[in-house]
Amino acid sequence: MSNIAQVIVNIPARSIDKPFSYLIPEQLPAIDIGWRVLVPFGSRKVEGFVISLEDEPTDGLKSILAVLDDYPWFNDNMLKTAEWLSRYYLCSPAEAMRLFVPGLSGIKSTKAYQAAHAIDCEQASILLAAKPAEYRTVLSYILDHGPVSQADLAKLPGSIETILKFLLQHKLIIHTDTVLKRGKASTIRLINLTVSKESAAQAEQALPPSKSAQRRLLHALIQTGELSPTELRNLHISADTVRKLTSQGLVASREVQIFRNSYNTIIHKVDEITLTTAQQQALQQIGPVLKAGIHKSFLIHGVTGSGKTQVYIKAVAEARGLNRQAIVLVPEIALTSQIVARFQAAFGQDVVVMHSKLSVGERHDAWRRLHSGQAGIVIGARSALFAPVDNLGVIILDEEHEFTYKQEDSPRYHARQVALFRARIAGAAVILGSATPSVETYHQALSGEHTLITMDKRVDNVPLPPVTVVDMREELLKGRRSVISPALTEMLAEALFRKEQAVILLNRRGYSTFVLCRECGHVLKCRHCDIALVYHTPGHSLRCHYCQERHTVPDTCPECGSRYIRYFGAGTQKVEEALNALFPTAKIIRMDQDTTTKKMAHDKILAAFAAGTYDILLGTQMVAKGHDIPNVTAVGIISADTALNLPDFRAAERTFALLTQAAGRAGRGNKAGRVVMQTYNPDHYAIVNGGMHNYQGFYENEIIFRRQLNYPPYSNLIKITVQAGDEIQVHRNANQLAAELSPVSANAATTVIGPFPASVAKVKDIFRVNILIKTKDMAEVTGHLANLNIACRKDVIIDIDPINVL
DNA sequence: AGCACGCCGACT
DNA sequence: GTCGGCGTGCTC
Repeated sequence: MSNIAQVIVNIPARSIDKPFSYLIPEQLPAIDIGWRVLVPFGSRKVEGFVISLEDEPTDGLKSILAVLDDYPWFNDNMLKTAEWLSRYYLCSPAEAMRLFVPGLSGIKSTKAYQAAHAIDCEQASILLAAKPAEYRTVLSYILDHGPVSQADLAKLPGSIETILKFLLQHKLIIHTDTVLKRGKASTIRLINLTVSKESAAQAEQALPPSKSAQRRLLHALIQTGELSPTELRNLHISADTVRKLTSQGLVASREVQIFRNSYNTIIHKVDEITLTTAQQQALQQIGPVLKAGIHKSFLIHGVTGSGKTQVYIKAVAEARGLNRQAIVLVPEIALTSQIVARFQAAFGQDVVVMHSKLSVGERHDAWRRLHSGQAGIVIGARSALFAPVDNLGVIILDEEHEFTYKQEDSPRYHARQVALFRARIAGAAVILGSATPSVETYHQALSGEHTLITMDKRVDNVPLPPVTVVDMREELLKGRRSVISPALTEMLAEALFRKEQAVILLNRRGYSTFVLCRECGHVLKCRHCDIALVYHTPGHSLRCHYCQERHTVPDTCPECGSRYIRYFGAGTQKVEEALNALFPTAKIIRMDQDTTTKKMAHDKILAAFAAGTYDILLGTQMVAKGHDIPNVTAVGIISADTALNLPDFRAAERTFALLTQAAGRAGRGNKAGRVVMQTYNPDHYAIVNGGMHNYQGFYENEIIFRRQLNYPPYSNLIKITVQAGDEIQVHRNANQLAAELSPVSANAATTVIGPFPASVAKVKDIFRVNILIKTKDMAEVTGHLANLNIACRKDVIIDIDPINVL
């Protein structure tokens, strides 16, 4: 019989990357693979995950202390996914497994201090005689009060840490460790009748009028059958009243688990929508795969407004009909409330929404609803991938090209990759959807890895809006220096005249993008980061967009002392000012990071705009996503090339996607839309094709460039970043690391580039140097990297399939 | 991550 | 001589 468990301890240290063996005590026979347990680890008690069982007897093993749940937390699919994740992304097994545990650790440990059992008071006074009085105060406090927490002791004078350490060392006190389970389920008591309604009515009659509360309670119970604590409160019935009737044997209560639900969106009624031919054709391909229960992936390339969401809903309905579960991923829950609302309208309580703003308790509830099968659909950002679904039928990635699908801290996974893996081992379908698929995904679809489904018409054949490209170089030659060109002004004026709405995109927040001394050319930079400061109008301050520090605007240039300091470049605040000057009566709302800091502020701004409270919505890329407002007929893009000039191989892809998404906001209802795009690079293929809604044209240009420079999809990338607080040190460390990588570059399929300073060489006083690996043999390189043991180094970040090479 | 063990400077 | 600084190294 297996009585030894291999346990991954949940400790966020990358150096602990192996399982530890523990004895399974006889009184805990249920322990099996996938269970969460409490184990002794060093001098502490920590949460652990059982990953396998063994029966080889080994000496010196500690025993598992307890189980944390009454069911296995991980199923086979989840364990395999975690194992793959840790191997592919070079993270520790604990890091990978923690993704599946909402709210980080499932346990909370509280330390308490109490007097040692065999305390010798005489010896104690001798020991403490030489010590300051505080030592004696602390000891007598502990003697008087029994077990006390450190928080309590902290109120006492003196440096408590040192005193406690001394007392522990001399065995005058001991400390205990109480481990509590977190995320307890919430329950409420429902009050009901224990007798028939008739006898209850008789009892009510029999009560004297003075006992009005009891009469009211009986009356209400006869009416409704069962009452919740909230309803009792509304009826002004106290717990005492309930107790009285309980003792008379008339009422009783039962405890039921409740689920916290902060996502109280108004659920709109479902209109039965007639599917378009394209939607039907898409479902004809997906349906049989779901029925057969085999893994297959689809790429739905559908123009903005082609009705992809309806296909997702029907596919999920199909999976649910087969009693299989669904995971629906959206790039950012705050920007995609419309799709969430549509799923809730279609599936009601079968949908669980997971997002980062959920509290630990809400997260647990969501988890339990899925795990217990009370809900079968989870919709959320990338973390929803790790939901406990038993019988996975389909995973949907809406807007699959979005970079938010890549997690930017360890484990640096890409949701698309994980989705494909999880679905493959579960025999489930994956549906990737986008109007502008990532170059990698589209390339895979063309080579047959995904089934390509094209939806190139908008629902009801609404035409895509015509795009006017304004060459800002020519504007400048004509002496027009305003950030808003005449073409854009004219379009806005017309839309406002017709009482239609406009969306304006400018991918830069703040007022001006840099501050320059016209005397010596000095650009004001952040003290802690190697980046230009941005001028913000509110508070008349300079802000660093990397470390958020505010600097005051200097009167004179810190380099040459000149007073000739000027602001250059335009941010959203400056455009807002310009729009106010051009259209004084128009109501303008700005949406960027500065105006959306509050919880759900996106939603509120978008809702107000959709309701017609504002005429113009101005903002950064968040205005280009998700919403579908019929009255928006004009879209203006202030500077189409903001992202184009970044030194990154995905700059063109990013630009094309943003332009296409933004342009797609116009004319989604029955009114024709228009787009004006201002640019300094009107001939660039990302902008030319963005203006023509021509994905194919863009792709054909881009793929040539990718092939020439051996970038993805023709290779896989690994970015290694070395960090240090000292500039010389960081280069020394990076060069040394590059030398260690020589066995990696020995393979002809692999090239190592760098070290070279990161595009922003210093952030928050930390210098960063990158090494880039391009390879056609990912497994070999990651194998080497694992052997070199650099993944656990604190000053090194390994990013597998990085989203940028900056 | 914690916590122990361990080897060198400033004090009663 | 002791206290205590935080540099390695281990945790079944």
